[in-house]
Amino acid sequence: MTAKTPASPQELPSKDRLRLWLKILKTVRFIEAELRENLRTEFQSTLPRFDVMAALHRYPAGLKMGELSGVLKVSNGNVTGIVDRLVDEGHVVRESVPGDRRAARVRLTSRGRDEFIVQAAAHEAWINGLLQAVDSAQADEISLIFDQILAPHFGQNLNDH
Amino acid sequence: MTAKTPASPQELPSKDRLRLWLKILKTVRFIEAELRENLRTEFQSTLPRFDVMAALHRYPAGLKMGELSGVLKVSNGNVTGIVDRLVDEGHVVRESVPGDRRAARVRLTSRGRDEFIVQAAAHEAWINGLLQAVDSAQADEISLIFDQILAPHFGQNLNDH
DNA sequence: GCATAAAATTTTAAGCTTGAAGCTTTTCCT
DNA sequence: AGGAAAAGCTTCAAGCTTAAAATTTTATGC
Repeated sequence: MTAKTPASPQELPSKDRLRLWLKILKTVRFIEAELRENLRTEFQSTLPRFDVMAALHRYPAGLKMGELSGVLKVSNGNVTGIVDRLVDEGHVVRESVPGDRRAARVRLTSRGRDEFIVQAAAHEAWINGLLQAVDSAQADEISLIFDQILAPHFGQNLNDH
Repeated sequence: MTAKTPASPQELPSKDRLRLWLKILKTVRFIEAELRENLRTEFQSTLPRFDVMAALHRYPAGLKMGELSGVLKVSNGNVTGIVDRLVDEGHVVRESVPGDRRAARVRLTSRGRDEFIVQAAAHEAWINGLLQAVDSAQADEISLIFDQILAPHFGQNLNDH
């Protein structure tokens, strides 16, 4: 078979970036698996439900379904299903929107808010433990680099979430 | 309500780590969405199928189902479904294992290998473009930090994937 | 040789996710 | 005023994912 030619200068960054991506994926999958397991065993809940509750906790007046879809960056159909289950659990309510019978506004119930506060504290502690090897300077550095990754695609509202 | 006390020194790293985690998630979700869209429109395929083909490409002699599950860090049931579809497409075959009728060994077909080589080149180019803002030094740095995140949980075989 | 434990994979139930279609309602334009 | 376009959400089909159960087969121990 053909001999390997020495890597040209522009070849290296491409392979580096691919290796970086695979490392990021491995790390994220590991952390998500830990969070999923903890949420399931300690709260009988799931990551997507936690994410929805987190988003609604940031907006006490609630969000419309389309807004929730936009904040979470998931499809409308997905949001419908997750909200259905949170409503079944009593953690969330759908309310009608005056003047627009198409729309629905989704809000945490007081029971949902109480539950989320407990889950959020645990979640933060889990993340703190899992990322214990990272100090604040490193966290800032990685965050800035990831901002640079996102910048060409997200314009001004980088910190929006 | 109670007044906010100034953040204690040990509070800061916890919030920093949580913010870092959210930033990592946002970045990964964005990149995965781009890759998914590209694979769907250009190759009529999906990320999980690509991942399976990538794993099998690294092991030309093939992998058993359980081994594939271990390499990809997903459940056995998930692997069964994805392999079913790759078999339907003709990119992968299941072969019997001499001496063990329970087991099956999964291998890329030559057509699968040819297809994967094309998809892999495109995938690397997409990653290279999406992570263009990251240079090799930064990639190495992030990778080392993520290794530190994984180290307590993975022991020696950090580079195995 | 036989009973039990373990292994390998598939199947199952439940949840999540996308992208598109469907339905209803509102807005826009003439 | 009325029709067309757009909006808001749900439903649908297909794929992915987990965790556990089920089934078949192999290994182990006596």
